[in-house]
Amino acid sequence: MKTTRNTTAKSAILELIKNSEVALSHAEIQKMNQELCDRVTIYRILDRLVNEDVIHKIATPDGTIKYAACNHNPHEHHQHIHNHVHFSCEKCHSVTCLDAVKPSYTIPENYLVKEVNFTLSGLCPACVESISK
Amino acid sequence: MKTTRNTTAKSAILELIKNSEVALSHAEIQKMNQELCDRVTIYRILDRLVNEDVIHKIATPDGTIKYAACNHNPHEHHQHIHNHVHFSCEKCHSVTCLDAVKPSYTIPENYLVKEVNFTLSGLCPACVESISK
DNA sequence: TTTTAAATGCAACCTTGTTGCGTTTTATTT
DNA sequence: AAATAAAACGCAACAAGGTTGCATTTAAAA
Repeated sequence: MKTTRNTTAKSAILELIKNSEVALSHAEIQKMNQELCDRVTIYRILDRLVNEDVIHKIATPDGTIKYAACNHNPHEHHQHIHNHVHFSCEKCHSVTCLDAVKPSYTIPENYLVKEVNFTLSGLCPACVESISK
Repeated sequence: MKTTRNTTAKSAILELIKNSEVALSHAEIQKMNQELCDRVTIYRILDRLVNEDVIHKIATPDGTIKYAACNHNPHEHHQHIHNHVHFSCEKCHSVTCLDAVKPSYTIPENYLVKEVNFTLSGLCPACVESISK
């Protein structure tokens, strides 16, 4: 089995993502990181963190890829379907994990469902505030 | 108000999308279209069709943008929330609208929800078939 | 038929993501 | 502590996806 190593850049990027309220894109991480490592290295680190299941990948409604720390419930450790609910703000483009919202749905026949991606979009609380003034 | 015109290229592209079982990406439309019009024109036509609310845009879990014809229910003509449920196959990369699946969820507080994007992914019926053999 | 603004083609450009390769670094083994 | 092997890195080059400006063409209203 391929081993994976902890490097300065990897730890720094993971901290950034963990400490962020919202999901971050490659471009955002790059800006927050300027001198730490190369653009290409960020791509490779993000891929590794996703494979290690430490962070997860989210596609926003406009196709931008963002990353957020996984919030695994220790009691459902071996659950097979990732059930991510996100909110994507169309004004400030922030993406937040909504752990409180639990969708229910009927599984379509003949399909094999492996992942569920549920994204609500509109205005986040901060943007609702700023508009109503 | 800005008027919009019906051109040969626009009609052809709309027909392609309407006649397709699955949602189509810009690249796919371009291939099916070869000589009809320029790459850039396809982008502009897709934007117009989306603005006119004739087709809708879907981001697959890997961030690819696809387009499908809108299937408006005439009885809920003025509904404000678009409720799109899609299935994205991780093997053949097809994206299908699942009109039969109706998710339910609780609206998160303080957020203004304008759109709902619910994408299931895994294997589509055809790919489930081909694998089990 | 004339007119005018929308739509198009083309060239140039930017952003985002990928690949190959030689060098550096981590962490295991001696 | 030194040697070692593979993982991680930087850099350059490339490819795909998407945008912009501008001169030309075309749809449709006057």
